[in-house]
Amino acid sequence: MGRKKLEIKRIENKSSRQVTFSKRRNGLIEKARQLSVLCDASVALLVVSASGKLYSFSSGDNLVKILDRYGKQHDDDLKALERQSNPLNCGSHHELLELVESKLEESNVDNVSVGSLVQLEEQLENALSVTRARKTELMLKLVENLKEKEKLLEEENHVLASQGRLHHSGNLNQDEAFRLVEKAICRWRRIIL
Amino acid sequence: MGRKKLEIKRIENKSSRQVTFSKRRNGLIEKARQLSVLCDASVALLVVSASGKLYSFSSGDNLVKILDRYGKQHDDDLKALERQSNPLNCGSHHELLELVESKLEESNVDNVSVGSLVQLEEQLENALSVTRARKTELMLKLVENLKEKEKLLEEENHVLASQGRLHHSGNLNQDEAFRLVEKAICRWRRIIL
DNA sequence: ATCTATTCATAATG
DNA sequence: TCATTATGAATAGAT
Repeated sequence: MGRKKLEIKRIENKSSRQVTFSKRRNGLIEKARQLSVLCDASVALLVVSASGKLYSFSSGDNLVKILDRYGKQHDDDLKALERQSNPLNCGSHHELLELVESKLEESNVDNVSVGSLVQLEEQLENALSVTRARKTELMLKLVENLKEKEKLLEEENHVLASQGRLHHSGNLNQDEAFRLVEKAICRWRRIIL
Repeated sequence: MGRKKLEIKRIENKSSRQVTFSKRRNGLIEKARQLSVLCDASVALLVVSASGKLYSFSSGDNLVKILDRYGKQHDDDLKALERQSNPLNCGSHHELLELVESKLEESNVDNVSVGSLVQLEEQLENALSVTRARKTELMLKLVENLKEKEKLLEEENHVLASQGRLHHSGNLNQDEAFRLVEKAICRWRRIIL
């Protein structure tokens, strides 16, 4: 739909590539909007330019809003955040990501075998499943830990409550009460320290 | 671009809406592909029909990387949100599993197209991500709940401890102590009931 | 699914 | 970036 038929392959001229990007991006977003309105569908569209700028459309406003917010920020900030939240295992992660990048570059140059990409896919899936398992493991540990804390707190409450009662009734002497409290404290230490 | 100009508003006729959806969806996906190729951009497109079926395009791993950076969590959650926003085949777990079984049988008989298996793969991955997101969501809720319980138990402990202390020192009268205990019990009820 | 009359999107150009 | 316009593409409606 222009003065000439355009082959669908990377536009080599940089400025016309940019112009085409801008036009087609707008067109695509408009089409996405129309589809969502006409057909009552949920549509989410993310476009990241070669220079890294993020453009998006989402019919529900739920979908891309979050990504948009993050996308407006600079890469460095994001990387810093990542490092903060993820100070562990960075070495192997970076290694893996670098491998991925190089493989993908190779595949753009189209001189890489399907086999090596299959291998890469397997490695990535492996990394993903390890990450996922680790996440689940940590969450389960957290839950267990919290449940144990809860149990101990309840025990401590019982001790304190009976202490209170026994001060009134005098059925328990002070030494026994102290022993109960000490026991509770010992258990707490196992959790806290 | 048809026999008549079409207003951009929900098409009321159900069957023509469906036809239009199919045509425009394909067009949109093709346009997305073209943009990614022509301009060397990362493009991700998610379309969910009113009936809940998911169609998608993604130009490649660059985008996945970016989604990773901005939070794999969001990615999964967003898909879940999409599904929630559509009254979809949620109760169709059995349906999906039956489909899987039949497809796998077919593939043994070797009369099934690659395309239909690709579609099946997509449906399975979608189901997986929904399940995973749901799992994470539930675990996070559980953790929150446990943390709140913990806080309340600690509060109660404080109350009980001060009760105990004050029985000794006599700085607090019995009415005041009862009020503190009642307050704690009220808070507990809000959580437990 | 297929066919066309139309409208739309956009490549080239200024 | 913005406007124009010739032309190729997409698609609404019909079959």
